[in-house]
Amino acid sequence: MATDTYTRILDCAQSLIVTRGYNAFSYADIAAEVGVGKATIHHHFPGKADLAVAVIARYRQATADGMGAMAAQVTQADMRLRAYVGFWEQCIRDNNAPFCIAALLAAELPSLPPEVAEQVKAHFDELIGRLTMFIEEGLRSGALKSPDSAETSARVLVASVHGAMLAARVAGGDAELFSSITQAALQRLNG
Amino acid sequence: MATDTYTRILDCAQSLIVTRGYNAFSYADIAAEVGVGKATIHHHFPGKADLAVAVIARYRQATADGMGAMAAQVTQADMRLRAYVGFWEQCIRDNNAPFCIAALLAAELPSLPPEVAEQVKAHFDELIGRLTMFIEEGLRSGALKSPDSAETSARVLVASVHGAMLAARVAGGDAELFSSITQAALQRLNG
DNA sequence: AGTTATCTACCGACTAGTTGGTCGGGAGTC
DNA sequence: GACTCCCGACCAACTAGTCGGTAGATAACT
Repeated sequence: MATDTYTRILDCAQSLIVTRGYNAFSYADIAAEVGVGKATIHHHFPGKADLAVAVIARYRQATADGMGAMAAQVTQADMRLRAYVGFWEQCIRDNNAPFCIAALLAAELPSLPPEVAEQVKAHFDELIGRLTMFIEEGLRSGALKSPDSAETSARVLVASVHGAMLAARVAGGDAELFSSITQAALQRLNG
Repeated sequence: MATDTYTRILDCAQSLIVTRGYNAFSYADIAAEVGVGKATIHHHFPGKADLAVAVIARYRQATADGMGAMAAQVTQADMRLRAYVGFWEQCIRDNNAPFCIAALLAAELPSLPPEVAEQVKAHFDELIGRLTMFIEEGLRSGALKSPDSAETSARVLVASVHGAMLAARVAGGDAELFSSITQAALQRLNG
């Protein structure tokens, strides 16, 4: 189903979105980097919106898988949150994919094709949903404390992570800065 | 010095950047909305980067003026932070300019012309600097509490505000959501 | 006062290059 | 023969930016 070329186009598109967002990458960029004709990209993804949707859909799946695997390994709620934040800290440190594509696309939201915007919203909902579950469990077991609801706490954490990503990007990819901001957000839940 | 047309071009460019970012607006868009020829825009701002730099430079000045006036009126540190956050809450509620252009451009940073990127960084530095001063004063007077340094506290607050902007945008301009996230960030400093 | 020179604001028409997207066809595989 | 994968060549629309030129105001010189 997923050809090598298909996957490489997807990979390339994702890394271009991470650095430039939706509006500033082109089929020509991908064609040049992957080493295929522009028409090939259109063969796999009829339109630019289709390509972006495929990227985010795969990203959502990867997030679901990754979070599931992590939750299976890590059972304590506070450690789960720490793992989520730590994942991004590592991404920034490795300069690998130092930005959540959903957060980037969220900023561009009003200029996005509707199908793409839907995917972005869906990712946000899923992410908040998952973290809310972790926090709820942590509040029940007493591992976490919060004056706010679990959902609000999840939203505050995600906002801190996304804001910290912006700060780190402005600071030239400063992983320490990201860490110092998000640590403070985590401590809020650790009593 | 500042002609009417000049200012209107600047206004239009700013509102386009707020909704679409740097890469997704064009001289044609501005020309159509302002009702001038494209060449007129080039007359006032030779290149697109010049236009963007002018927008952010004016934005930085407006921020400096606004924060200065606010600090003159509001003397308590916690109320100053509340005023900063409240300003953005109002912007989102009025659907006026519901996003900080510096935060938006920060996301696009790697694809920005160097001069524009410089302006974005400068705004971040200034903003963090101002809020750090407010918080330092609050910590000295005992109006605020924080286990972290004043600068880190400022960065956490800004990150929360920017992250909350993203969340509100994804939620279709939900000012209540922005408020609930940022309130939690403020309470962290109110002991 | 009248003419001339200079400057700013502006515009229509143009350019070279890029954008996303189409089309017909070739190569290989089942 | 049908299907997938891929490509070169092409397209209309759009991109930022340039060009020569016009209208009007201001100033300068006679």
